[in-house]
Amino acid sequence: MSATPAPPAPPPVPGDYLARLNPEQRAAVETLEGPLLVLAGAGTGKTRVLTTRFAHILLTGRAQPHQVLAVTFTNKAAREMRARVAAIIQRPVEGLWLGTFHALAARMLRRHAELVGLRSDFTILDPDDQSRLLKQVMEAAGVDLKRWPVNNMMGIIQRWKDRGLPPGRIPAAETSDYANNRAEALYAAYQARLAALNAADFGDLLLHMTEILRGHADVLERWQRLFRYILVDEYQDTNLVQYMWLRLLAQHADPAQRNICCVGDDDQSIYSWRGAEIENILRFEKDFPGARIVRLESNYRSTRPILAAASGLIARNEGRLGKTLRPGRADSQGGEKIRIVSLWDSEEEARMVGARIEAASRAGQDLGEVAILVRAGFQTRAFEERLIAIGIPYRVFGGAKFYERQEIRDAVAYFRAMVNPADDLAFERIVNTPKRGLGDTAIATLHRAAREQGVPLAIAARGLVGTDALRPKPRAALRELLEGLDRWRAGLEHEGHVVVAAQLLEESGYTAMWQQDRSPEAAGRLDNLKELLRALGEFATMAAFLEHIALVMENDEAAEGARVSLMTLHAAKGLEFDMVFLPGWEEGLFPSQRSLDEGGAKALEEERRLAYVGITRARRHCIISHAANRRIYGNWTSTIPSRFLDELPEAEVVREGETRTPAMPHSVFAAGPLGSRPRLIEAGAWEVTARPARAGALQVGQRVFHQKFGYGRIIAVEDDRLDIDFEKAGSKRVLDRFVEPA
DNA sequence: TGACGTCACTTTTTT
DNA sequence: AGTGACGTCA
Repeated sequence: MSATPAPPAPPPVPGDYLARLNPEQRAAVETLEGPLLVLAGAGTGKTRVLTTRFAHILLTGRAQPHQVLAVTFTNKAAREMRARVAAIIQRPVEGLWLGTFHALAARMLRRHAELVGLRSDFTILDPDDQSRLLKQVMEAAGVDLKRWPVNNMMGIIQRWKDRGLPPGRIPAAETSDYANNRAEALYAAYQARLAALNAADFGDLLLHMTEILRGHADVLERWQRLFRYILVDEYQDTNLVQYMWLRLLAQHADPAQRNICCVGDDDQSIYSWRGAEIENILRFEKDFPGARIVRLESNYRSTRPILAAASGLIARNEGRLGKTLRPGRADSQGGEKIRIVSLWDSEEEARMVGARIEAASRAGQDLGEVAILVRAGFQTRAFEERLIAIGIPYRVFGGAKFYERQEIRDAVAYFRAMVNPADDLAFERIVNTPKRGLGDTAIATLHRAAREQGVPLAIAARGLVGTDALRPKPRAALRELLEGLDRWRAGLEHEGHVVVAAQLLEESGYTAMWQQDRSPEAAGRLDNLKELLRALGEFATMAAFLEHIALVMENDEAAEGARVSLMTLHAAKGLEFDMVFLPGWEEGLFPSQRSLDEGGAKALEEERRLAYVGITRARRHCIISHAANRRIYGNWTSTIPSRFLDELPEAEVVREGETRTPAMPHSVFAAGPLGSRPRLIEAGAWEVTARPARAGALQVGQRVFHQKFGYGRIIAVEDDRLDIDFEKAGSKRVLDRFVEPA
């Protein structure tokens, strides 16, 4: 992975860390009193300023480590800041209030949980749990889930939470258009269920904490006094509730103590669809009277043409705070122009990108410094196939996360059910996993008993096994599970949590379930379970692990070897690469039609910021492309080049390939059935020979190669479909045209 | 309980 | 086109 490289360890001389800053960075670090907004353009040393400022506060003795609140959006950013602060002050830093908004809010909330009807050991639900719970609530309310899908309601609730709105304070105009005016009631019911389960969802962490700070002056004052300095990263991405939380904490009674420093870039605000409000950063001076603003405009990352092109593009946006990126690198004056390449279709585009990467690689380019950044996830596929075909190693970022995998979620549910007998969602997940003969009838009986007695499922189950409400077999199975949970819970008292966890997975039959499973994924799942136990060992207690797991859903993929990075533009924010490909610059795709439909002019500006983020990821080479034809939902559609292409300053770009726009006469296209792929008569610049026709039919037993799954042997042939046992990927059914004889 | 057919969906997703 | 969610059947 190609994150900003960590700087070399700083020399131990106090004060020397300041000497390594440019004047604007230094101003951002040394302006310690009062509110400060640091407008940090892409590649201007934002992280360095943030970490140096933190270290400076500590080294000058203005505050103890625990008196600084430092907030980030991602765990990665928090980790990095922690490491770099430690490196500057030359000792490990303990007791810091440094973390993500959610982690910090959770930590605070555990101290005041009772004020919002929770216990301090409340569970944090992940999105899957949230949506299962809301579904139950909506079903209980008799909502027609076909007309009013759970996920829509989930989105509505989340947006309310993002804006700091608890049930009861929803503006009337917003409640009428959903589920016959029941949206707010469903929200209230969902919150009640959460409270009953002693649980909070992600949004609650900040919502509850903000409510507490608003309603309890004594609590608020304690926190305000504790935090002498507040540091906020990526301020342009804060939503309303995060803003309220920060503002409450920063409104110290003594105006001279309102030391909040927010770092961000309004030009890189790309998360409005998640509730981020760019207005937060635009309004900073009004919100915090007497605020000072420091602009970081010296860019140390990219060449001059890249900066000029990005600047020219973003200048089209209105309502910017405004800043200009200046080349700050000694060698940045030269540099090649941005390339705009026009292609015939998405496959040719993939070939073009593949061919250039191949050539660059042969010329010595480190593939770990090459990235393909797309607007939408589905675009990665064409590139994957091409890179496989030509043998270029790559990684796709942002796939299924480790902690989202089924086996991991099951195991974690077991842990939760063990630790917290009131965790109905966890209990429900594992009660019949592996199958123990507890079918719908048994589960329904269980639910009924729990509801009648007003107790959690696990408690109700305890009572049920003493009666004949269940048939003998399910009753015995349930009893065994309950005894197991009790036994494992007791085990935690005197044995290591890793040992107990391993026991649990064995004795519950969960491991056995996958051992007996003959699907190709089973082996990988067993490996993942082992990995989970290893990860568990890194935490002192099971409770600490569970806290981590809810808030830190990250990819466990380690960066190994030099690979091309394939990811969305969103995922690329904060990263940088020598060579960046930006494919798919076509109207409808980028800017995304859906964005425009839903968000109008504001959405277009956000798409433009996304383009700006994309270009500014590149240090030296930036290759933008568009295809005249693209397959969308199965049919081929002709496209129009993105308006952003025309917005790039002409002096900074070089165009390659025929400019194929809809103005091109249709006579050069071969006619085909409607929706079939148009064929180009004149071969395009990057047209390469098609795969040679296969000689003879594929036969059972034959060894073949598949672009995605590698080598395997054919088990069965059925028309054009083949069942193949792949050496790496297990057995799969694939179309014959994707394989070739090995 | 699992296998199969039908249907709708398809942008981005830091926690 | 490809996928995943849901309902129905044996």
